[in-house]
Amino acid sequence: MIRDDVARLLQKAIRKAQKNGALREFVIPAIPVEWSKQDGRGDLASPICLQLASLARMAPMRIADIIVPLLPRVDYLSRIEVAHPGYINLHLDPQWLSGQVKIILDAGDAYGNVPLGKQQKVQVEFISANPTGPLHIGSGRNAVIGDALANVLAAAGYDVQREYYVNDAGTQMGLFSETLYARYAQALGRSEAVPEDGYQGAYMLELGQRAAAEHGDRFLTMPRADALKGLNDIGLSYMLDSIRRDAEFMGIHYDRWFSERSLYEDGTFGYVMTLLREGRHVLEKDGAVWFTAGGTSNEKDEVIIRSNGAPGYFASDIAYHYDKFVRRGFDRVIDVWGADHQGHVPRMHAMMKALGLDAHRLSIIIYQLVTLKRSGEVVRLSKRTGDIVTLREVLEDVGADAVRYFLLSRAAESQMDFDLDLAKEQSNENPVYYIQYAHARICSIIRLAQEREQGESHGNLALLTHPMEQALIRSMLVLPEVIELAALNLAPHHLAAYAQELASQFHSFYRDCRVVSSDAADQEITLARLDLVRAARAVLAKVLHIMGMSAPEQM
RNA sequence: GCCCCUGUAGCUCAGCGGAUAGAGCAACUGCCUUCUAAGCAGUCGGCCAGGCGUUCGAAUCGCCUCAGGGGCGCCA
Repeated sequence: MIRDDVARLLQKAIRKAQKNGALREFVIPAIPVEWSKQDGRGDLASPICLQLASLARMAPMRIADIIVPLLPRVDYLSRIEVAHPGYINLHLDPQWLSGQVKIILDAGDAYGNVPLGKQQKVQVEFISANPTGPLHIGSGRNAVIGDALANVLAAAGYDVQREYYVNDAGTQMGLFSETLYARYAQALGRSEAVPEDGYQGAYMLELGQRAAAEHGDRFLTMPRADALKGLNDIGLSYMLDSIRRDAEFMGIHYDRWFSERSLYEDGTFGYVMTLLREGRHVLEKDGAVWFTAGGTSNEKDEVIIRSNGAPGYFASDIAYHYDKFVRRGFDRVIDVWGADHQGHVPRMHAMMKALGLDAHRLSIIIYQLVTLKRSGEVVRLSKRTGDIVTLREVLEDVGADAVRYFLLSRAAESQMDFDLDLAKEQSNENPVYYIQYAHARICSIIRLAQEREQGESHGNLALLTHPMEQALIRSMLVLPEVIELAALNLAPHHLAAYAQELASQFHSFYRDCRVVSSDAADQEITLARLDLVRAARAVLAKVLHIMGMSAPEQM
């Protein structure tokens, strides 16, 4: 990455200055190098001398004047200057810059990848909504954050696995089956009440009718407990199908759907309980079994097994993460959770320590809730009351690409409003289309060139000296930095901003630079620009794909 | 009461220690006989919630206040 190269260069120069006594000895801090935001300040800039002033006990301008002459000569820099009050501004060599087009083209789809993860095994677990109702917009946010992050990490050199944790055990699932039983019985003409705290949504009526249509009345002629068990499995498969379809609608494919129930059936939970007992991390109190970080009771203790004998969700989580880290050997695990689970995070890290695992290997991304609005008015969501706008409805209304872009473009920790009417209204004036349009335009250029049988050979890239050409290449060089930034901070929203920026550079270039020319005198530049545009297409497609969006060839 | 997240342009949000704070939408001006005008160029719009601190330098870090959201279940 060019920024890192420049930072290394500066570091060398500082060290050299220290060695020859021009600067006093001090530990050199990390060297910041940024892309210049303003014209006339070069391409890259570093404020390092401002930072060194106190360490070197010298004015920033003087430090800069010492360092700059000591910078090794490199092919990628054409000019370096010092600017008040001590910035070092660096100009990239135009020939080097245009030569990057070939590097991008040669790298192809791998361009932008970064060797950060060193093929470490990382699991991203996301959505994992209770299979007791359809997905809503919040799950949508979870989905795009998780999926895009998985893509980012793959591009950053991790060996990534995507997983959905199916909460098919526990109280909520029990209520779900009870509700389904009631709706099923009702569908067959028997009056049966939905439990008080059951699921009131209309979708449960449909599930009941569907179960009745597909399985007849056989569950009414068996003991209730058996019927509940049978209907539980049927309801679960209906809901998982629905969730899987929604995910696929957004282009999300899981490597594994992990059953919570399996942790109890295969003995994992029992084994982990033994470990916790041996490690003195459990305590019996009030007829329940509690997790306690140090073995003695305090008010932050958490129930593992309830006094009625049933394990709680935390019990499953411990066993589940034991399975992830110890059994399956993931180096890192990333869980994506809504803000309503935020209080659970400290316990998870305490659990990691109790299992003897490094808590840093578990990252939990907490995203703030999405407020769904309809022409400015808040739409409250609750699976329980059934007042729900499903993710599916939103996807069908607004389109998967737009939903993905919108939900992805904001940082996880910022709350966001999703106005259905606005999203639909804007869907023609959307950044989504702006970015995809850039890609489609490029494809159109390339199609034209093919029709005219131009651009089969490569051009002379040295001709790419127009400011817009250079600016476009500069933007393309940022991709690896963005991937690294997003991977390091587990913050895929940076991709959205980058995609917008890159598309903008392309559109400006498009206005100023004609690519396919029929004038014989333009043949050389046409070939070079076709290379440029092909590189831009690859970069644009790469970002779009990492974000999980399509890169249309025409619009 | 305690804990977490957030307060940046009319709206939705980027920026999160560096030089004149950005984008989209909204409003207004221009630009299609040439590769898609779902585009481009420009104008308008900001005491970066408020206060105090740290720093050569703060939208960015710390503390306090105010405002919004979330949490503080033997639910997940």
